[in-house]
Amino acid sequence: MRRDIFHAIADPTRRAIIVLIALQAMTPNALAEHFNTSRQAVSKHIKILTECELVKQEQQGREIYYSLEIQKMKEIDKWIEQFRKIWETRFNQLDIVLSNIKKQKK
Amino acid sequence: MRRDIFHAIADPTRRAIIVLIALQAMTPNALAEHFNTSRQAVSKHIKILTECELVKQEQQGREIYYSLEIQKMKEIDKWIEQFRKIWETRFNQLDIVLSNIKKQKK
DNA sequence: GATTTGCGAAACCAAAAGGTTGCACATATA
DNA sequence: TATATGTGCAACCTTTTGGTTTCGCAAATC
Repeated sequence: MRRDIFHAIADPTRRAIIVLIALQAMTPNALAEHFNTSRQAVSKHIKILTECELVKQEQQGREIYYSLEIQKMKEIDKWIEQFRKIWETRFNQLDIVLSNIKKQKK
Repeated sequence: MRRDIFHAIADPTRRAIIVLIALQAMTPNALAEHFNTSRQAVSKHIKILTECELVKQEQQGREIYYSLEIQKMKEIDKWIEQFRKIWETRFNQLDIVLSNIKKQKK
């Protein structure tokens, strides 16, 4: 079983769950209402997110409120960082090219 | 078949391919040497990346050089953006709290 | 012209994914 | 106490995934 954050965000339902609980803690039942699936299916997704340490839970009576461990999302950002460096560099190079064209026109 | 960029980066081998061809164009054979799989398996991954418009190819004789369509990576960055806003806001709020503590000490 | 090399596509396979239903258990409510 | 509600877990099923082997074709090399 691959259980990393990239696997976690691969599924569209899980991405939607992540977005929802990023704003406020929610119960599995409340989450399930947003999708065309059963509560159990949502529970399975939450289990995967938990295994990736992407969610924290708070029990209130018989209800369990899940919310996003937002710090964990930085891991994706960290991976993207290497590409951001590349596209920013290329943009700057384009900038230099355009600047040179401008100079030649003068 | 789900064929979006999040699905593309879910697999660790595909992520490694993406990193490799981000720096320089490579042939399937050259890529396969980096992994413990066959060239055909790499070809399958490239096919998926192509369907996600993540790679461009350039034929040179009988060899095909694949390279990363780096602009496409921005789509992930765009999705992360909403979370970046949250964690930056929370950091600023912490900043305010710390600032207030400092003031009270004075 | 014959052979080697690089490639994609197809057929096949075991494992994983993502869903369902049914259940057990704890907590709230009548 | 009896019933309703919220939850996780297990069993099950179909589809997808990621790999393999085999093949055909085009380009390079002999």
